[in-house]
Amino acid sequence: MAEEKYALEGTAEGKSETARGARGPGRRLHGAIAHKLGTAILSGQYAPGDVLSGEIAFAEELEVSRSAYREAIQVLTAKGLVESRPKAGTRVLPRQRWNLLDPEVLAWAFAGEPDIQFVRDLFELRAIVEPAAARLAAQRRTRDDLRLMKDALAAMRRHTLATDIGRAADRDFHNAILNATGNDALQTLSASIGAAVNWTTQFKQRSRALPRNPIPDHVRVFDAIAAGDGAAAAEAMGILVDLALEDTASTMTR
Amino acid sequence: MAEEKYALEGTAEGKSETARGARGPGRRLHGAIAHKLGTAILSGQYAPGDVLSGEIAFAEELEVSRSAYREAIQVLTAKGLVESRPKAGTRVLPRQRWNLLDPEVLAWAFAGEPDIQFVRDLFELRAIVEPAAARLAAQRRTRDDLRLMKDALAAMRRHTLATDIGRAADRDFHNAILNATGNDALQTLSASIGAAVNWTTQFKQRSRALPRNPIPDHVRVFDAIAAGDGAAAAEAMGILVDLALEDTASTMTR
DNA sequence: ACCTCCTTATTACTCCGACATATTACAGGC
DNA sequence: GCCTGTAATATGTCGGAGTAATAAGGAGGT
Repeated sequence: MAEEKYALEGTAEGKSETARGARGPGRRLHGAIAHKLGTAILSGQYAPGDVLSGEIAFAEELEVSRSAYREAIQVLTAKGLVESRPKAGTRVLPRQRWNLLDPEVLAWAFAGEPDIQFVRDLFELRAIVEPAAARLAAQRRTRDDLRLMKDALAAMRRHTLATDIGRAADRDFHNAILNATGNDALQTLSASIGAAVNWTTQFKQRSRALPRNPIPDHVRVFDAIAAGDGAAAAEAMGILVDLALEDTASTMTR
Repeated sequence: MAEEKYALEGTAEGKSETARGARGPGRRLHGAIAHKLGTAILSGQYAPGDVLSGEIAFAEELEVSRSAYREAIQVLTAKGLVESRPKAGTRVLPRQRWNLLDPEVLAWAFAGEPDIQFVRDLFELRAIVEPAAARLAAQRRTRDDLRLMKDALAAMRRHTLATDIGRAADRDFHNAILNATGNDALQTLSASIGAAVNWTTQFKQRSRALPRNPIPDHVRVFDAIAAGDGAAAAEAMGILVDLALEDTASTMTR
């Protein structure tokens, strides 16, 4: 969970301290390169329009083969971060073409110092989507959905949000609601956002104490969904996410 | 715009009628393969859990090199469609792991017969996001934003939605609103959905006449945003998307 | 006789570097 | 100014060496 950064700079182990020297077993080389380049782009190290040094040059620079580099570029291309054309080189695309909601891109964005404005945008989007999801969940939830929510709530009572388990329980609760909507597109979207939001929660944990007891607010959402009251569910969820938004905003701007 | 399918089956031109025979100039080979596999997966031709035939086997089957095949797989992996592990082969992941909101995945989903339920999910998500976007736009729009919307509206008056130009104008109008929100995440999301929605509009065009004159509804949205009235803008946009949803639902279920 | 654990062997992905090709940017000539 | 030629660069191809994970088999214990 510590997600120690892919060591691509080589920590002098093995026979030749190449770029792939410090690579673990399950790690794929091109994945590591994609991660390195992705974070570099997301952090603004490469600006849109910038051209990455030539294929061979780059591969030599990183001390990996062209194949590995090429496959990494394919990944970035698939996510809309770069575009490479013969003779012109591989250029960073304008920010609007990036798939900002791709889980991996999101992870890259939060690998370094996350951009405050972007975090705010994300929370704003969440504040739009989740209440609507709660409304739909209230209308469509099955008995199984309710049971899952109840379990997650119980787990939340046992652990605070300061612990990994507690955060996982919170995620489970929200995921259960998403599931109850029966909308695949909604689930995909919120899964991405939820993960990102959890990253920031983790950040927050380091700097200050928890704002308030989150249980009662969650219970209100649950009760409304259980009762099938869409409007009440949306409103209760709105309070929940608004609190998170305010709290995060105040934490990050200081 | 006709988006003629990548001819990967070879139409007997050139010296050897291989898989890449009928490939145009700008087309990348691995892109064509990714498209072929992507549409096959999205259309349900491969079910989650299915394993794609081995690397060498598949490459021979398609008559392309293993490198090209591998790069295509990287693209699919980046979009969460498949996962490949040594010895186990390349498996199709469960649907929940797919990046359904990726523009390319969306395009693949609509390449064949789009799944009705998925289309409905998409419209539902749009009905959630766009009114909220209209509300934000009303609060934050600049003079430039308004001008862009006005231009798009004028273009809509000159062309119906039955034409490509008319649909482009409609897209421009919605994009101008998205831009006015100043929320990058929101823009990325709606750009994807908007494109997909336009695909279905095109489908619809073939089967039946237009439902009603869309101009007045759009003008109402514009006026509310120009007046800075968030609540009115959200409500007007809600009417707009609800109409589209109902219309599409009735068209597709028949 | 059955179950568990460990060892082994196959299998498929992973990575590599060299070669061949195609496309494009750039410059020079018409 | 438009056009064409050339050079630079990314793309596509190939075969092989390396590696990791699964699955099968055998040894030991119950």
